[in-house]
Amino acid sequence: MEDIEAEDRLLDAAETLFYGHGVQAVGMDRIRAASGVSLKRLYQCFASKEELVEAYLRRRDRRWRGALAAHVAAVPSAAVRPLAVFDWLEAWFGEPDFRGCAFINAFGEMGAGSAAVAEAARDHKAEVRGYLLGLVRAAGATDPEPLADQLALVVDGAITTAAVTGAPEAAARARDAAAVLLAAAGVTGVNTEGREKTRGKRSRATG
Amino acid sequence: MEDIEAEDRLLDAAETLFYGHGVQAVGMDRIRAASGVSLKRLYQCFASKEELVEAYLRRRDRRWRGALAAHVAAVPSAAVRPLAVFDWLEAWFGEPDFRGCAFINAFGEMGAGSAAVAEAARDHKAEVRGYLLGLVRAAGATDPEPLADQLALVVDGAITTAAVTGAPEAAARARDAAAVLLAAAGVTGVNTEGREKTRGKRSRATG
DNA sequence: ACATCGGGAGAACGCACGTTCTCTCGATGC
DNA sequence: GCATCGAGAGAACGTGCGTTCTCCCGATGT
Repeated sequence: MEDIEAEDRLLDAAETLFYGHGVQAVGMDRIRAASGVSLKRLYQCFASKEELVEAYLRRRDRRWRGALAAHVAAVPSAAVRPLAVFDWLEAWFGEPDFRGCAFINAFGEMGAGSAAVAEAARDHKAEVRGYLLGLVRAAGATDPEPLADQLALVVDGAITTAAVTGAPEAAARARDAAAVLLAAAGVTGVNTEGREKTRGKRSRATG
Repeated sequence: MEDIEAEDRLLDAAETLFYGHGVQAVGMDRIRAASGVSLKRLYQCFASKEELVEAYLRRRDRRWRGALAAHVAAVPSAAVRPLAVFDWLEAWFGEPDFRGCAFINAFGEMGAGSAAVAEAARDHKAEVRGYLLGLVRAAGATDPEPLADQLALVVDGAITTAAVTGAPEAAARARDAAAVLLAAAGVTGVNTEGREKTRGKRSRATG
């Protein structure tokens, strides 16, 4: 049963270090030092670095989507819920250790070399798109499938732009774009200016 | 004068290898082997790997934007020229060695560790946004600045989505979104359906 | 013909990686 | 009290990195 505590500590260290410095730039010994777990036990929990990387990405996917969904679910109106996604993004972008999308970063670093990483990134994107699809469907969009695709594009664009430029305001630009796309898809009850509707108490994002 | 030929050969090899496999995954010896330039000369041309990486990114920025601009300039109507960007993207996404945005990939891999790489990525994004701004301004958009931001987001989203999913159709979804955003910004002469207007002879993208 | 120089090939160096192995020590069973 | 076991600490191993150094050869000037 201590095994699962060791696993948690390892994944915590892996997430901080891999996300903060890149996968290839962080060695197994650094994860041992940060987690306090012996190297022997590390290799008992995860047979190789690639296995640890995959576990890190899978857990991060669950936590990231969970935090996003928790924030969005707190918005009462289904019509504005899709826009609340971008408020959560803005809070995330403002966190000091924000460094872009963990999945895009890992994929860019090793996509060609690691099938497990490529699949984790693909799965994450598919899950996010599915989540957005549910939101726009509940918001009453006509033809929700292409709208979900469009919002997913805008979300990814906002994340990468915010990462490279270091400017969290990319979220606001993305929100504006999303409002236009939603209105064009027949989602009513959303006026482009009425941002304060989804502002206010903002649960802390999980990075 | 052979020096500039050696430099070109080195940058060609660097671009193929760094873009295809990631920066950290490619060693200097592999670039020497692929370029046919001796290691001594390599270090005469570029004093360190970081210098070579930066030169690779700077040259790629010029070539990438040049190829995009050449394709877009061939479109007669200023109003549809912004949409032609996405046709060029679609052709690029379909190339067999497409692996996403070189700048986002390099930034995700080393952004925290290399100021030169981070700056090259930031500069590239700024240049692209400036180019889009010129396009939407010429297309007659009201308030072109935020529209340029929005289109830049959509472009980045399309690139990363196409890279991770491997589906070039992300460009078509992005084009649809861009058409909606352009129409909302008062650019006339663009109907969302009329895609064939910018299709047709399509100059080969440069990767 | 011969000294001089530049450049190519690749060995060498110091380091860090992922992974495995060894040694030691403290807890447990009888 | 003593044998047994599991686990922690970290040394060891093989490899590959970025970078520098050595050696050798062919071209050139006189």
